[in-house]
Amino acid sequence: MREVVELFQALADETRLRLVKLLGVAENGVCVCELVDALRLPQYQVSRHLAVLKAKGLVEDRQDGTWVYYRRREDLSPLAAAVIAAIHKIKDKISEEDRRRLELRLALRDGGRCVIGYDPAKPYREIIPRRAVLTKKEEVD
Amino acid sequence: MREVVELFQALADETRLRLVKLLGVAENGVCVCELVDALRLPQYQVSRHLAVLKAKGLVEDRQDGTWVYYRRREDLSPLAAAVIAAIHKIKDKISEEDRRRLELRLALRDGGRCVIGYDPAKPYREIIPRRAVLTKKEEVD
DNA sequence: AAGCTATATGCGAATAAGCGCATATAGCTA
DNA sequence: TAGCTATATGCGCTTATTCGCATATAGCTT
Repeated sequence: MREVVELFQALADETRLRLVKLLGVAENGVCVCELVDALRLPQYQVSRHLAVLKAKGLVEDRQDGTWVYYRRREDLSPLAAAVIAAIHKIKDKISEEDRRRLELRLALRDGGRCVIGYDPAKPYREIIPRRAVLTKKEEVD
Repeated sequence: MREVVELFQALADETRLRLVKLLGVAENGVCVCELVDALRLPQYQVSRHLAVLKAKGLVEDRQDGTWVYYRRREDLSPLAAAVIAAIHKIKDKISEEDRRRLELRLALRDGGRCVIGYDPAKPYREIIPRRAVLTKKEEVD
């Protein structure tokens, strides 16, 4: 019963709902900085909410160097699986835009891996498809 | 999106989950005092949590004199309907006992209507099947 | 080793949620 | 009308949640 309460507590927050919906997009996991850009929220908020989802057993993380990829757990309880499936069915404007931004961001990956971070100065980064990576590299030169 | 958050907020509480599960038992509605005895919680708590469920659009109430019957709303959103259906599938000890007590209590109805209240002195009433009504009436004589 | 960057987290402030007690409200009954 | 009873609610207290800021941690790069 406590686990059920915790499931709904985990989902009773708009940011976490947006995260859950985004994590349904890429099966192999999404990097934290990619989520930051998709949600346009400060990094610490994204990290914190991901930690809550992880603590409640909804997501798991995988580390690759300094980058951390989060993805939905496969071994969810039947209840959690059913609820999350139902969540994915609902359409709303915010999620659509999150998803659009995430896809732009995922297109910037190199070899399937995240290669750019986030912009600590701004709350979010404007994603310029196909150029950001080049820009980033040119800056280094 | 806000409605989705509110749905999960409404369900992120053990007492309200127990209420939701109990309201799946009797389609025609359950009286507040019956719920008090089934949950063994003080009346004001049951009223308060029912008010939350009502405010979030999960239940509706119908008044019959001083008695108020709550039941699940039929016009739930697809998400809410799916989530509640999933909730009803899970089995746990507390809900089993709640349900058992509720059924004992419902058996004390007269003509399908609730005829006894709750015991304000104790947190809950011990339900003695088939006797409580008689006892109550004898007290009146 | 030093510096840079991606992520996580400690902490205080602000906000919200739940509880207990008492009491209000409203409909019944005598 | 007066009193009784079923339900709802105002209020203060306690506890939990969220946020923002700053900083810590850890892995990479040079």
